[in-house]
Parts: sequence; structure tokens; C-alpha cells
Amino acid sequence: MTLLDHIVATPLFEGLSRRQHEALTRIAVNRSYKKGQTVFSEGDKGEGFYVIMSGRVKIFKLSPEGKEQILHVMDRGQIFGEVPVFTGKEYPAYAEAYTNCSLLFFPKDLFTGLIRKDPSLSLNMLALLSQRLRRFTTLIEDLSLKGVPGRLAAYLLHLSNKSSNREHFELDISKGQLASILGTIPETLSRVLGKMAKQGLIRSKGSHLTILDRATLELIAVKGKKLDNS
Amino acid sequence: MTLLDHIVATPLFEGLSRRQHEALTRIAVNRSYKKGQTVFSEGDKGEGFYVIMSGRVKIFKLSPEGKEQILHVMDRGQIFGEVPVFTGKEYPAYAEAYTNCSLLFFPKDLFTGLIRKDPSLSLNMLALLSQRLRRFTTLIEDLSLKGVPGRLAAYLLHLSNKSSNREHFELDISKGQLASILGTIPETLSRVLGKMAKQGLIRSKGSHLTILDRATLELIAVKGKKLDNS
DNA sequence: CGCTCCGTTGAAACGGTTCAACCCACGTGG
DNA sequence: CCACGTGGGTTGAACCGTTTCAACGGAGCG
Repeated sequence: MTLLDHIVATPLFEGLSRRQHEALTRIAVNRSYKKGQTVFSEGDKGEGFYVIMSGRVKIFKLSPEGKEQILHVMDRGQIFGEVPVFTGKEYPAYAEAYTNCSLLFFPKDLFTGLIRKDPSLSLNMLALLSQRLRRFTTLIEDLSLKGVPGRLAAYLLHLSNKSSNREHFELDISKGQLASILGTIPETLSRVLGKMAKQGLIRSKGSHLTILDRATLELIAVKGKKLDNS
Repeated sequence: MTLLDHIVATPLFEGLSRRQHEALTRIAVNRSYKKGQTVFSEGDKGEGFYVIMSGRVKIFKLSPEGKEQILHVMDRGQIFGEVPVFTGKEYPAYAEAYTNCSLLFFPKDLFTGLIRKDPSLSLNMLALLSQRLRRFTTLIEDLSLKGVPGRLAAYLLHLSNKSSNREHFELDISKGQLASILGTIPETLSRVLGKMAKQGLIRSKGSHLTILDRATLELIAVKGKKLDNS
């Protein structure tokens, strides 16, 4: 796959002209990272943003005591590190290679130069940021208004919906990492999974997940609290 | 103050040409709301966004049980409701007049038409969205990684920094609302304020706030947990 | 005066975390 | 091939911060 192919396949660059795609190709820089390597740290000066060509990248916050809150786990085709491109400030979170991965780096100044020339590129970027904002509002809602069972149920249903098999799928991350996405710790996650299994809502074996009672799960996801007798 | 004056004074429209300002004036619609009136609800179709000319607007999420999590309290000159303009979806939260207020409404389609023509307008909008994302990442961090004392300390220091008198200022919202901003309830806030006062960190009388021990407060804001003997 | 609204206080209950122990699958090296 | 260590996951018991529920106080106002 050529550089141009990757750029054409990137959702952010959808609908742009051939000319624009080529211009993007000219300013993009190829960078590779090994699993566990940090791409940037919170507070680093933001020199540009990244597009994932292959592999996955974890975006997260870190508390002084070392506990992490995962904001996203980014996949192929997705963008990260774009915030400081437009605020002119530092990266607001950490980015770390979750697997070996190769990324495209777009330097801030060259990219804003392109934006100045093509409104459709900026509209795509506006859409991307807005979507991300939308996602964050629901994350905030979940963290402050729902309990762990509610967040877990929502996450499982989310996975289920975008997997080919509606009722049966694999966790694409470790349970420890899932705990961090849900804003909790492995112990708590384990207990909640256990309780859900005991109530016949799900079946959990390793990274193997089965949804048995979708209706109740949806109820929990929306109500957010309690996980008792129905 | 004319419509044009308001538009010129809006940060989002800073640095635009006279021509652009006039074009914005032409598409803006004036709308007034009484205190407590809802501007839009979560799930409403997003027809456009708003700029505050006077008064204040509360943006918040609501749990099924009725508990609210405030995302912002917007002031004069600020923008809200812009997310669905670019995602094409619904408003992701509620907006309610916190005081009597008059707003400028910008219809989605007319506005994106302007953006298509002027890259500098879109760059301003990109900067705005990025700032908002940045703010949300710290809100998420606070909610999931810090306790109430940490969030309160951070908020007080924030207020202190942007008030004319560094050590002495007024809460611009009720304590009940502050509790909702901090993702907690009035009772808990009251207790934490009480404890901070007993430890000589602050003095709190009504909406009157005094910071006595800024250093320890900063420590709490960053460490996020515990509020004990130093 | 008596009403309501907001803030405060206390006691009990709850959800989640902490800490510790333990299990198991896995890979490594003797 | 077995011994060993390691990392992810699970389980139990104690602990802690926050919420819940209920009662109360004070300020503002008809």
C-alpha cells in the first residue's frame, strides 16, 4: 500500500480532491513504534498530529499515584494528537503504542497551511473534533452519573453492536485495560463480571464474551446503577 | 450595542474581515430566554449554534433519576450548541438559561456556507473545539482520578486566578450548582468546605470565599485525594 | 407570621478501593 | 521434563469516601 493509498483510505481525508490527497502525501512523515513505546506525553509541545496506518494506540491520562484513565484505544485509520494543532498548546494526554504500529505524522504548520487553502478539509476536521466532543460528553456522563455495572453494560453492548456476531465476541483488550477504560480497577471489574454471569446476563470465559440477556443489559446500561434481583 | 458590535466582540469571530462580520450579521437571529427556560434538550435536532450576548447559560447532562452533571456555565461572548452543526446529529446535552439572557442563533446551513468560503473562520472554530476538548479531558481526569476535595480545590484556585482579588472572591453560582459542576451533591460539598475551613485552608461565608493557604490547596488539587493532617 | 428555598449536620448504608493471598497459563532455563 | 518465576485474573476482608435519608437552621418574602 502506498502512502497515497493510506491517505485516501483515511476517513478524515474522505471526499477531498486528488490534488489535496497528493498535497497531504507530500507533508506526511512515516513513523514506526514498538509495542509499549510512548508516542508523546502529556505536556509535550504539540508539533503535529498522527494517523494510524497499522496497529493500535492508547490515549490516556495518568494520576500522580500512577492510576490511568484510558480516553481512547485508537485503531487503523483514526487520528490522534490533533488538539494542540489548533490550540497551539501542549498535548493534553499521553499516547502509547498499544501494539507495534506505523503512523503518519502531519506537522502542524504545514497542515494548517493546507487547511487555509481547502475549506472541505477543515469541514472534515471540524466534524472529527465534534464527534470526539460528543463522545467525551457521554464519557463524562457515564463517569459521574453511572456506576461501574452501567458503564460495563454499555461497553459490552457497544462491542456487541459492532461485532459480526451479535451475541458472541472477543474482548479486543485485556481486562485490566478494560477496567481502566471504565474508570475502575481490575478487581472491581472482575467482581461485576462475575455477578453479571451469576445472574445469567452474560457468559465470560477468558477474552470470550457471550451476551445472554440483552434486554436487562440495556436496562442496566441506561439506568446506570444497581445490579440486583430484577 | 448593535448586532455587528456583538459579533465583532465575540472571540470566535476575532480576526475576521469586516466583510465576514457583516455576513455573519446577516445570518444571525436574535433570541431571548427567561431564567430557567430551556434553550434545547439532549436529543433535539441540532439546527444551529448560539452565541451569548448577555446573561448566562447552563449546559448539563441528566441521569434517569434526575441528577445533573453540569458541563459548563457559559458566559457572555461564549458559544454553545456547535457540536451538531458539524456532526449532523442531535444536541448531546441540555442547555438552559441560567439567568435571563439574549442569544444570537446561527443556523447550521447558512453558517457552514460561510465556513466554506473563509478558512480563517474555520480555523477559529477549530481552535474553539480543540479548547473544549482539552477542557473535557481534564474534566474526565478529575472525575475518574481525583476525589471531591481535589476537584473543589482546583475549582477554587481557578476562580481565584481569574478574579481581580487573588485571595478573596465571590462564588458566581449557588453551592448546589457548584456541587453539580464538581460531580457531587450539596451535602458532600458542604462537608468538604467545612473540613477545609477547619483546617485553615479557606474561609467560607455564604458566597464569600477567602483563600488562606494557597500552597496546601494546590497540593490537594494536584494529588486529588485525601484531606487530612498535613 | 409562616412559607419556601438553600445550606448544613448527623447517622447509617453503599459502592468501590485497597491490600493480600491465591490460581492458572505460559515461557524460561536448568 | 520439571522447577521456577511472571503476569493476568480472581477472591476475600477490611476500609474509606461518598451518598442517602432525615432533620434542622436561617434568610428572604408574600
